[in-house]
Amino acid sequence: MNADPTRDKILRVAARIFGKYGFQKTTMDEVARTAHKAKGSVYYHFRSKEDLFLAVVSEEIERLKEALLEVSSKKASATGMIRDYMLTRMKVLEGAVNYHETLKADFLETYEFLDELRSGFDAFEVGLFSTLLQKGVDEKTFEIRDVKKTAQVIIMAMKALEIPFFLQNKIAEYEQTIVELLDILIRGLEKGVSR
Amino acid sequence: MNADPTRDKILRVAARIFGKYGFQKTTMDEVARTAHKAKGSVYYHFRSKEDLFLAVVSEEIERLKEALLEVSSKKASATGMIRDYMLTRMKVLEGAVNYHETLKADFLETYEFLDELRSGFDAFEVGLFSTLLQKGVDEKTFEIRDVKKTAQVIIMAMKALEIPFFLQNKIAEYEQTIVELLDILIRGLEKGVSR
DNA sequence: TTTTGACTAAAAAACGTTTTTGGTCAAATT
DNA sequence: AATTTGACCAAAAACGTTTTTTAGTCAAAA
Repeated sequence: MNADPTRDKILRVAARIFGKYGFQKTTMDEVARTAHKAKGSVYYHFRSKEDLFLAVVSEEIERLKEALLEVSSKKASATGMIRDYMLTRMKVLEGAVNYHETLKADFLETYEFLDELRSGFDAFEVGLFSTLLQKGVDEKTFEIRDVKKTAQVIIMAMKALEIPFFLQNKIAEYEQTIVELLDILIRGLEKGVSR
Repeated sequence: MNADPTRDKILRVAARIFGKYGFQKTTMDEVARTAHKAKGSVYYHFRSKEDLFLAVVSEEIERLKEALLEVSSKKASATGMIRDYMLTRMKVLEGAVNYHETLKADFLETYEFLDELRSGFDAFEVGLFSTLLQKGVDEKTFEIRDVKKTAQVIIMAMKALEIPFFLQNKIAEYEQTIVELLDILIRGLEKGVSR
């Protein structure tokens, strides 16, 4: 179904160059040249530079989705799965250099052509994370009034933490923080008699 | 001790202009002109543009410190005080427009002349927040292994949340999130039998 | 001790010119 | 028919130069 060597080559080359120079500083000429294709070919497969970048980021997000789905399909306690979910999220995101670019873009200028992609991924994540939380509720380890809302809050917080994490390259500094924060959050979700 | 009308006027005017245009786009000429002083006067009281900006931000941070100290001096339960602390933090920070500028600066370029101020405030906050957490431990409502570490983690998370909050003007969106997140965090700190 | 404003060197803005870039298309190739 | 090519174009970015603005100084005045 999806085996176009030219298209694939362009996509791979574009991912590398976009990842290195960012959206703005990458030129379609360089992509074409590096892929050993004529520029017209690039435009035959992708309508515009934005479209090409979108395809590149889509692939990265697809990879992230797959990794998260895999974590979620494993048989483990809800607590362990949530911890695993966040660590996987962090690790895969670290390698998703073009996704970082969208973060940065969202920050400095706004590339609205990415909005749809971003909000789609957001919805996916809230949905998936909700099932993890619900699992905890079903297992009677968590006590959560509004599962979806809670998922939204935690995902939003994680997204906020991504910013210093990846954009300012404070990875080492923040990794530890996120792990510790996660411990407190998980305890906060757990059932207890204290309240 | 501190009642120099010229200096005060310059500082007030500078705070307004820096707040409106940011550090880079503010000119010392405009500050002097708006304060109805000669430029030499500005330089008599402040050694440089950086020094003037530092003084402006210092004042804002001082105000924030005072507000947080006041919250911490009230007699209330640790849980209530922490909630109050964060809400106060958010409200005062919202009005500290020049502090936002340092956030932005830290992000886009680095104004290292602000580093000392920032890290000083960080240390202050971790210290103060630690006493609130310790209060909870003493009251036997919290169960915390390493109080200082926990304070550092939570403060760092709050600082990360500031970024989308103030820099991208997503205030309405994030306010609710922070309040809900805080609820989970507080529950996570509370003593319970579940674990 | 404090304030002033003319002064300077350096940085930034403005401007016109050249080069590069995103995107097109008719012709060639598969 | 589907794909690939590279010359081509208008618009944008980069470049180099001139002009203006800016941070900071200092001798004189208050």
